[in-house]
Amino acid sequence: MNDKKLMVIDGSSLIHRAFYALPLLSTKDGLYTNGIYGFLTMLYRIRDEYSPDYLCVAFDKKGPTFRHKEYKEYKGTRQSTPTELAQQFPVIREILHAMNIIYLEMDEYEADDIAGTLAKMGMTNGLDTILVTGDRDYLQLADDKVSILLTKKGITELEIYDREKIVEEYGIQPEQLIDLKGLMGDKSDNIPGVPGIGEKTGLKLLREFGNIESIYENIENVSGKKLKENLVEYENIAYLSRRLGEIITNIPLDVDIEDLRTKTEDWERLVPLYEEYEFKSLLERLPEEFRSKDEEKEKKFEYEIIRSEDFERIKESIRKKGRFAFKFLTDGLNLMEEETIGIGIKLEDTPTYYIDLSKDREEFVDVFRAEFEDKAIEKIGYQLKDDIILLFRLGIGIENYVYDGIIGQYLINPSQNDYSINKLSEEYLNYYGVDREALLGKGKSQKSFLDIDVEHRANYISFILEVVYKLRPIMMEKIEQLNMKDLYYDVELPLIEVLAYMEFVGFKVDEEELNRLGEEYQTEVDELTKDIHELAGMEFNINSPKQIGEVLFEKLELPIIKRTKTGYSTNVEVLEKLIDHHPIISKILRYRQIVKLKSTYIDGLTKLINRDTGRIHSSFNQTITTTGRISSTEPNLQNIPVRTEDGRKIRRAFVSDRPEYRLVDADYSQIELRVLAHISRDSKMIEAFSHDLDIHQKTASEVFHLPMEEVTPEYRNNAKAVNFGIVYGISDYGLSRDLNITRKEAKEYIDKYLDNYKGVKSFMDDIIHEGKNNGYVETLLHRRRYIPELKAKNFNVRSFGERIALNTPIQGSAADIIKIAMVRVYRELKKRKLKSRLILQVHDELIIETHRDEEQEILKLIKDIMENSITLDVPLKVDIEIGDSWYDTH
DNA sequence: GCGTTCACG
DNA sequence: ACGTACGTGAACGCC
Repeated sequence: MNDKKLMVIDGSSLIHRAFYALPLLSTKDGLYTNGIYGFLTMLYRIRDEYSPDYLCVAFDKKGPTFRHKEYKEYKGTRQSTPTELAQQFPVIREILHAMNIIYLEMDEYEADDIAGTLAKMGMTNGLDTILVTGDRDYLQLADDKVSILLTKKGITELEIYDREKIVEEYGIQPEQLIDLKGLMGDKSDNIPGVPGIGEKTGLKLLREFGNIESIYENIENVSGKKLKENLVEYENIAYLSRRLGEIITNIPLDVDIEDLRTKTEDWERLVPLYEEYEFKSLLERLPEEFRSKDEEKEKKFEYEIIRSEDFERIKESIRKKGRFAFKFLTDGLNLMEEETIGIGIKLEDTPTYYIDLSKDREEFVDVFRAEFEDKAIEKIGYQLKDDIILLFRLGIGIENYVYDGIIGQYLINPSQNDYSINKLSEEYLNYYGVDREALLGKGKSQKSFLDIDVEHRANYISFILEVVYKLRPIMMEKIEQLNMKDLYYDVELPLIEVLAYMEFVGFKVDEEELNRLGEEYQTEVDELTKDIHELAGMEFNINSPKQIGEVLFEKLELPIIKRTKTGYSTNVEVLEKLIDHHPIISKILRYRQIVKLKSTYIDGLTKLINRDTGRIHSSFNQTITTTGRISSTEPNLQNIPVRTEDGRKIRRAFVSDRPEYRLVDADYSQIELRVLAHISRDSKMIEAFSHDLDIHQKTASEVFHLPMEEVTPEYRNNAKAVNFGIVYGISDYGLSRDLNITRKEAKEYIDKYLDNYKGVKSFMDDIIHEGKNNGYVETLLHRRRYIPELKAKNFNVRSFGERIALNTPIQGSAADIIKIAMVRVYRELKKRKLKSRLILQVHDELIIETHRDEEQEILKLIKDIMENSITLDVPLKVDIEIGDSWYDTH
C-alpha cells in the first residue's frame, strides 16, 4: 500500500450530515454556519489522518439530472433543502478556494457520479482511492484499490469500507449492490424497486443468482409464489431501478489528475474568512503570523485598582447609590479550600473597583461587611452562590441581593447547557468579552489567576460586572413576560443563599466508621475475586464488562441475553436471568455491588472530607436539571445508598456534630403522585389522598378489582410499578421490562389504570396537546421547559417528547414545592436565631442538623413548613424522624 | 472523551 | 417498522 493516495469528498453529503448533527450555530450577524463548521472539522480530521497526495471535493449541482430524464419522479419525495443550509454552500466554495482545494460539480450529474469517475481515474493512475461520504450507495464503487470512508454517527465517527468489509457485511460483492438497489429500490431517492423485496430478500436472491439478469434466466428456480409473480410483473422496474441506482464512472470531467495534487492553504485569504465566520478553533490551526492583530488584542474594560485608603470613598458612593455589583476572584475551583485573591465592586456608572485581597483582606472585611449585610442596599451579580460562600467564609452575611444572571437564564431556558458569562454576553449583548480559557489556557498548562498580573485580573472581573449591569434589564423583562417573576424572586433567588449555606456548613462524616466499613467490604471483595477467578478457570479484570462478557459468553458459553453497541451486555438485568446457569453469576453480582460501595462511597467520600472542618462540602448546582431539581456533585450526596442493607450502612458514617446535635430527616410522602392528583384533578386519586390511603394498595384494589384488604404484597408491588410508570410517561414496553411480564399484560394493566383514573388519562392527553401547541410545558410555579421533540417526525424522538411532557410538570412541580419549603425553613431558622441548620436536600427530603435544645421545636416547625409550603387539592404529608446518624433516621 | 454500569429520587 | 420508561453523577475500562 505504498501507492499515492487520492481522496474524494462528497461535499454535499458531508455538509448535510454536519447540518443535521450540529446545533444551528450562527455568527453574530445571523449567518448559519453549522454545516460549514462541521464539514471543515471533518475535512481537517480526515486530511490529517490520511494525508492524501491528491484531494478533491465533489458537489451535487442544482437542477435535474440525467436520471430525471429517465424517470421524472427521481428523488421526487425529497424535501427541498432548508434555507438555513442552502445559504451555507456558497461559503464552503469560497473557503475551499482559499484552501486551494479543487471542487467539482457538473450539470445533470450528482456528486457520486463525479466521485465514481475520479475513482476510476485514480485506478488508471495506480492510486489508492478513498471516497468520503455519508451515503451508503457509494459502497458499490469499492474495489481492490478503492475504499469508502463512511460517516457512521454524528460527525466524529467514520468507518472505512473496502471490498472485504462489504463482502463480510452483505455477503455479496460491491458491484452486486447495484443489482440490490434494482431489486429493493430506495425510498429516499424515490426509486421504486420490486414490491415486496427489501434488503433481506434482495440479498438472498443475489447470493443465489448473482445478478438481476441471472435471476430472470432462472426465474422458475426462485422460491415463493408471490415473490416470483412480483419479479415477473415488475421486471422493467427492476432494470429501471438498477439504472437509476448505478453510479456513473465515465462522465466527461475536465480535469487532469495532476490538477488535484494537494497544495498548501492560502492563509492570507483563509484567515479573514475564518474570522468573518467566527471559527475560533479553526483559526488556531493556522499559522499565527497570518492572524489579524485584532484577535490578539486584549479587550479592555474599565477598572480601578484600589487600596484600603480608598475604601471609605467607595463606601460612600455605594450608600448614595443604594446598589452595587460584586464578584470574587479565587485561585482554583474548590470554594471551601481556596483563598480569595481579590474582589471587584462596581456601581452602575463607575469603573470596577478591584481590591487585592492578599493585601487588604482584613480592612476589606471591616469596612464593607456592613454594606453586604445592609438590607437597604441592593446587590447584583453572576453566579452569586460562589460569592455568598466566600462571604460566609469571611464571616460576612448577605442581605437584599436582587439579581443573578445565571439563575435568570436558567429559568428562561433550563435546557441550555452553557450559562457561562461569555455565552450570556453573546446571546444578549452580541458581544464576546474576555475568554477565561484564552486568559489562563486550558488542560495541563492551565494557569491560575495568581500567574497573571493584577491588571488582567481586574480587567476580567470588570468584564463580568459590566455584563451583569447590561444583562439585568433585558433578562428581567423577559422573565416578567414569561410569567416567572414570582418563581424568580420568591423561590430561585432566595434559594441561592440556602444552597450556599448548605455547602458552607457541610455534612459531618465519621471517617473511622467509613474506614471500618471499607475494610469489611475489602475483605469480601478479596474473597469474591478469588472465587470468581476460580470459577472462571482464569484470572481476569472483573471490573471490565468486556472481559466479563468474554468469560461468560465465550469461555463458559452461557446464553447471550442482550447486546450493547460494543459487545455483550452484562448488566444486572442480564446477569439475574443467568443466575441459575452458573454459580459464578451471583458472585459477580455481589462483587459489582461491593466494589461500587467501596470505590464510590468509601474511597470517594474519604477523599472529599475537608481537613479543616472534618465535614463534606458537596456542591449544589441550581442550573443543571431540565425539570427544576437541584443536583449535587463532589460528592453527590443525593445518591448515597439506601436500598440494600450493605449499602445503607454507609449512612452510619453520615453523622451529626455530636453530642450537641442530632439529625432530623423529613421526607415528603408520595409527593409526585400527590402533585399528579392535583394537576390532573383526578377525583378518585384526590379522594384517596384526602383519606390518606396507601396509594399503591388503593391502585391495586382498583386495577385488579379487589377489596382493599385482599390486596397482597405482590398486587401492591405491581400497582406501585404502574404508578411509577405513569409519572415517567408510561409505555407497555417499559412496564413489562420493569415487572418482567409480557407487553400484553403490561398493556392491560395500563388500560385498566387509565380506565379507572380517568382524570389522569385526560391529563396525559391534554398536556401532550398543550406542549405541542405551545412548544413548552410548565410546572405549578410556571417553570418552563421547551420540548421541540413533540413535533419530531421520528417516532422515537416524538415519544420521548411525549414522556417528558408528562413527567416534567410532575417532577418539576415537586421540585418547586420543596424549594419553597427550603427557603422558608432557612429563613425561619435564621429569624428565630436557632442553632439548627438545614444541611441537605435529596429531591423529596430535607435534612436538618438539629441542636438538642431545639428538637421539639424543629420537628414541629419543619413538618409544618413542608406540609404547608403550597396548597393543593390534596394534602401534603411529611414523615419525619430523628437520630444520631443518617442511618438511624429512616 | 465515550460507553457501560449502577447509586439515588 | 420502530425500540423507550423520568431526572441525575461517579467510577471504571478502553481507545
